[in-house]
Order: sequence, then structure tokens, then C-alpha cells
Amino acid sequence: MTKTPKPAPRPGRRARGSTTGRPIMVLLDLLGRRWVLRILWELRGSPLTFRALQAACGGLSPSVLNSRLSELRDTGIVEQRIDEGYALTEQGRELLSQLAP
Amino acid sequence: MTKTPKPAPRPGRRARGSTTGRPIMVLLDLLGRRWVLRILWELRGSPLTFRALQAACGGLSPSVLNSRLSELRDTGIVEQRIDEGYALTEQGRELLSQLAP
DNA sequence: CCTTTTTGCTACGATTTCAGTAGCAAGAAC
DNA sequence: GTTCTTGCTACTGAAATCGTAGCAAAAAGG
Repeated sequence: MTKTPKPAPRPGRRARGSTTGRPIMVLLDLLGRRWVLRILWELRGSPLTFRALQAACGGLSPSVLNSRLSELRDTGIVEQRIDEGYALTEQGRELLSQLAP
Repeated sequence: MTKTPKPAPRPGRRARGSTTGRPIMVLLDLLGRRWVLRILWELRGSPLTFRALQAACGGLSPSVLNSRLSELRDTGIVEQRIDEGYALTEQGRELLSQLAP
């Protein structure tokens, strides 16, 4: 492929996945992490406890699950409820509805 | 990729949820890999060459890019066109439209 | 022809992330 | 008290990814 029929060369973008300033890139980077989509998918119904969520995801490492849950809590997609476990926030539910695979 | 000729879209074993025969798990697993969502996002417009795609993704490793492109080609989401580079297939475009955040 | 540039892709050590198991503190149930 | 569940941390080996260098083939230009 030699002649790239690109009408306009895209402006040079320096975006390193997680360090970009564009929110869409941040979102893509967050969702692109391992198990994140799966976790959101498992939480789409009712809230799940830590261990129930771990079991639902095929017994992934608790360390990784904890990392993902921390990230998702920091971004306000997932929240922790007393006596219920982890659940999608309103924002997270809205996101998942737009992502519905 | 050093000595892995073509170990299927899944090196090792990561299809835990897919053992139930649910293709949604396979899809979530594929999309959950690093850079996959970003690659699809960059290809949403016009086809890009290998190097253009690499630059668009912030200069990710060519080895990783090649791996992801191979996986996406295997699943029929991305195709390679002569003199155009890589592009979304009709199936890939449909998938992205349902995923559009 | 020949030379230069671009492109697709591979190789490989260094770094980061993940898997897998074990285990602990706190609370509830018994 | 003991037993059970839950949320979570620690640790080690394996795997994925990064970052860079480089090559063969095709195209661009002379």
C-alpha cells in the first residue's frame, strides 16, 4: 500500500492511551482494561458481593478484581452499597445502556 | 510473537465465561483486550495503514498492534484492503455502531 | 537501471500486568 | 465459644505489553 488516499493527513496526535486529555480516550482506555467489560456486564442486573462477582467472572484474582473495582469506583461507574455489595451507579448504568453489546 | 505460529484468537485460556456457549462472553473477552476498543475507534472513519494506525494509537508497539489486528481479522471485524490498509468490515461497523458511546 | 522512502511486519530484552493460591480481620450465624 | 461468609491483602511465577531496532518488499523519484 503505497498511495494512501487520505484526503487530509490527520494532525499529529500525541495520546498515550491513558494519559490523553480527551475524555473519550480515557473511557476507551478504562474500558479496554482486562475484565472491566465483563464486570460491568455481570453487574448489569442486580448488585453482587465481592465474592459473587469474582465467581461470576470465572474466579479471577481478587487482587485484579479489587483493582478494577477501585478504578470503576473512582470514575463513578460502580459504587459499593452496605449489605448489597457492588452495583452500577446511575452513570454506569447509562454507560452500559449505550454500550449494549 | 516469537514462536507462536497461530495459536487461535486465544493464547492460553481465557474463555471461562464462554464455556456456556454464550458468544457474548467471547465478544466481551475480545473487546476487553488492551487497544482493541481504541483501534476500532480509530478505524471508525476511513481505513488506515499499519503505520498510520500505529501513530493514531499513540505509537503502540507494532507487535501488539499486529496481534490485535490478527485477532480482529480472525473474527471478521477488521479486514485488510490492498492500497487502503486496514478497515472495518460491515460486521465490525455494525458492532461499533451498537457500541458507540 | 539505481536510490530513497514508505510500509508491513518480526525480534527481543525490559517492564508492567495478571493469574493463582494462601491467608487475615471483621462481622453474622450457630 | 465455634463456624461460616465476606472483603480484601500479600506473594510468586507466568503472561502480556512496551520500546526499540531492523528487515524485505513495494512504491516514488531520478
